[in-house]
Amino acid sequence: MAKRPGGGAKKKLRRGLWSPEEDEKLMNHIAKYGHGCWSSVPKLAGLERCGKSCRLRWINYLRPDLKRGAFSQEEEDLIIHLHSMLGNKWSQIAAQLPGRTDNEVKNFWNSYIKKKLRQRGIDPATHKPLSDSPAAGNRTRTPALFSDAELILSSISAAGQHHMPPPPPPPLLMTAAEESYEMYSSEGSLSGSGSYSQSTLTAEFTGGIHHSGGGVPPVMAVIPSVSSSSTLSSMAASGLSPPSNATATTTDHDCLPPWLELGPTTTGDGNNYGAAMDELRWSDYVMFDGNYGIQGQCIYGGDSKDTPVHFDGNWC
DNA sequence: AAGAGGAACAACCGCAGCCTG
DNA sequence: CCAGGCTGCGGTTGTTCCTCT
Repeated sequence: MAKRPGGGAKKKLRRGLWSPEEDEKLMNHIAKYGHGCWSSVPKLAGLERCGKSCRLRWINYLRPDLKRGAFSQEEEDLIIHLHSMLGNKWSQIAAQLPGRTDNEVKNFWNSYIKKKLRQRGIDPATHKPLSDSPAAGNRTRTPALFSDAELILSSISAAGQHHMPPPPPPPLLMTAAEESYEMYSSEGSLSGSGSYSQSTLTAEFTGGIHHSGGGVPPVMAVIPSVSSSSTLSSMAASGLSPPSNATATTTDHDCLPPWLELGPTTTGDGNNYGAAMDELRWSDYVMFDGNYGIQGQCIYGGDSKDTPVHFDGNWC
């Protein structure tokens, strides 16, 4: 494929650190219009950056749902566990860590965990004792030790024994593609069998959820993967959750599915979410409780974290 | 107080894959 | 089927901050 050095821009594009003004421009633009096609974002937002740079800045830094701050011990353990299965699939690892980006996880691995594992005499590339890794010096890329299907099935079987305190609950991959969906059980154990189809990129899970917490049913959620910025687009494409009132017409934001049109959106009980549902990370904001109730959170305000929002069947 | 070195974080680069005309 | 555009991902580099001497 032909490369476009420097994006092939006629105009000199800015590089390096983002200024607060640039951040504000990008935030305002995305809040108003969504990102649509990243290549058009800098032009529309009045930024002298390439679309790629804008996308990265948004995903890694400006996204309102990012969890900033140090990694917890649970997150660290989960990263190590996932890395042992997935290798350097940072985006897939980050997808299991709500609020974390692949870049963040990657940096954390390279700057901290790698070192820590070496100190413990463990080869971070193979997760085996250093003495057992004769070719460790030659290894340049960490291989995935399990196939996607194996990972999914092993995750399903292992989830019930994982000692992650809720939240975050142990993730279970329900489909294996760049758009994965997860089933969470906040308490108790989960058992059953999974099937996986590489061709259709879906996995089926059959079995029971057994919770030991008394009469209260386990909180469950089927949620899209975290890291992908096209999660909702793919949901629309796969027909998972289109709004009942969505129109099929194309919009000016031609890369957005029609039902991601930003603007006043009202739920059944009158809550107006307004714009910017685009990058909603469902794992942070949506919890189904079996009664179609949702605990919602204002994604931009951040001041209504515990405000319950009831889902009445109309997709918002 | 100043400089060196290391750690942590942010951003860029280049490749691969998907999509569309 | 093919070429080109776009996006996503992983590796790498650059910058800033912190600690130590």
